[in-house]
Amino acid sequence: MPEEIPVPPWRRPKKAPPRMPLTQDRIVDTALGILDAEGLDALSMRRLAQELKTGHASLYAHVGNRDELLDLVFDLVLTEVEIPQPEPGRWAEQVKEMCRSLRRVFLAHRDLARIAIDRVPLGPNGILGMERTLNLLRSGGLRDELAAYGGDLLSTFVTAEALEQSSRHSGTEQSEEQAGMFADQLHGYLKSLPPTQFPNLVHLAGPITSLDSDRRFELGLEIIIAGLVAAGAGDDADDREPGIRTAGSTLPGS
Amino acid sequence: MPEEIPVPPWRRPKKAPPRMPLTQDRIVDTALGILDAEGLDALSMRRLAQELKTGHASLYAHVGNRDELLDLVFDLVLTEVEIPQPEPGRWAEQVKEMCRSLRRVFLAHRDLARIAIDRVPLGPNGILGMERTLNLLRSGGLRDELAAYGGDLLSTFVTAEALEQSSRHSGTEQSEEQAGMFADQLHGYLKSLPPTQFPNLVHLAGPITSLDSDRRFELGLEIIIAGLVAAGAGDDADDREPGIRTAGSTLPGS
DNA sequence: CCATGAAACGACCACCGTTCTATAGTGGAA
DNA sequence: TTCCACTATAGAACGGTGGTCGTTTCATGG
Repeated sequence: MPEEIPVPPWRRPKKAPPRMPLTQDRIVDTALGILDAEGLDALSMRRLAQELKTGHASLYAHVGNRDELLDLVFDLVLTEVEIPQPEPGRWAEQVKEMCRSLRRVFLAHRDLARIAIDRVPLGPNGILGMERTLNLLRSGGLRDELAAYGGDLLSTFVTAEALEQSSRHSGTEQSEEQAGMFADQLHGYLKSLPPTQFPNLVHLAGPITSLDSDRRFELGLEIIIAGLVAAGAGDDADDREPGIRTAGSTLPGS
Repeated sequence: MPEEIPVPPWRRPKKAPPRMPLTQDRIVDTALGILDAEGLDALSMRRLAQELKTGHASLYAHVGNRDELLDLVFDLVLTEVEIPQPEPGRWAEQVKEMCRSLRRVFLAHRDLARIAIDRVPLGPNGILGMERTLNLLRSGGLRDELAAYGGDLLSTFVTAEALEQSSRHSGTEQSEEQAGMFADQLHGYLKSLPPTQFPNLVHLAGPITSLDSDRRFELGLEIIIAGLVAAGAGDDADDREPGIRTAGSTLPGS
């Protein structure tokens, strides 16, 4: 937060009015600051007004309501995600890069995933992001339907994964340590289950709990993109390549 | 599973007129009834206590806090999802069936997806579901890591998709009509964007808005499963175990 | 028949988002 | 320069929320 404590009263009347007018931008910026520092639950209209040194009722002249404020915060933050310009032949890796960038943004702003999870990004930056995402996917040769849905699926995946990661070490405490503790506890619990009743959980206790967030993310990314490629290549109508269908997945249409 | 899907919460408390003691089961049942009838936001401790004809403070003798109550409600509802026993060669279709069943459960209980999205299902029914899901995935020959993460990915996908669908027609109003209205509005908006700046959005306005929830779901399912197959087939894998243990089929009692 | 201990309750606490209304402060017109 | 209209502001109030605490109720065991 910018500190403006040393007030120069001699310059007051002319240049900078000590009364910094309440602005939507200022409100949204400050809201993002509180979000980063204290989390979503702390981001109340009252707390926000206090930060802006005003009354909480004044905010409603600029933002409508809290939900709309969160819309604005979300859209503001979407500025930070980098979407590469398509390069032929590299689209899959570029999609991954975009998803990684989106994930970085999610992890950089506390509780942002909680805000995003039930929100359709229709703000200006969200729309722009969608446009560029679709551009990337279509450059990969995906059918229209697959490109349209693929963008949704990928962003949902990134959001959900970020939500999971951030909710794991949910408290205000250190992240890594707490996540490790939780994984260890869970591992012990799974191992302690009756093996006759839960053979798979006991057997997979290791893989289930040892996957750190980064590995989970890369794995999921790989799965979804491979699925997009396979679906785009093998699906009905205008198949451009002979089916990639692997054994056991003789999918009987719909 | 006992058929009590149309939960009549209003009659429940009257079952035993003289004095029905407050019980965790009764609380959770009633909570589920309120959830179905009025949604998550209406499910406050006070509203719940009122339904049970008691004071809200009394609930805390049985459930700890609201979040724990939601854990219990979630786990209770998990009873309803059907997970098939593995049949050789049909695993992919069976995984789909399981996901569809899970989705049906989500859509049958208002706002359940909102409860599930940031919750790890570690209750007894959740654990059981994980076990049987892993059983199914491993029967498909997936590597341990892929099976372990695939279960997570699939359940996250189902939850997120249900959340999206239920949040689209969010209000208390009719579902289909409102969803259609929204799609039409969005379609018009996308079509009205400047084509030079948003060529892909304009071009894909149709596919983006015409995908109904069922199609979205089936498409996503297909993508993820194809991705799992592709990732499992393409990666170097030596750990393919011949033995497939099925819990419950040969259980020697407990 | 009474004592006891757990269950239930009512009063509180510290908040929340939102609306209403009175006012303070400003830009522009006279 | 004066004054007016207008709007941004903020205080009070409303109807909620989850959670805690000290007290009361009451069925049951002695």
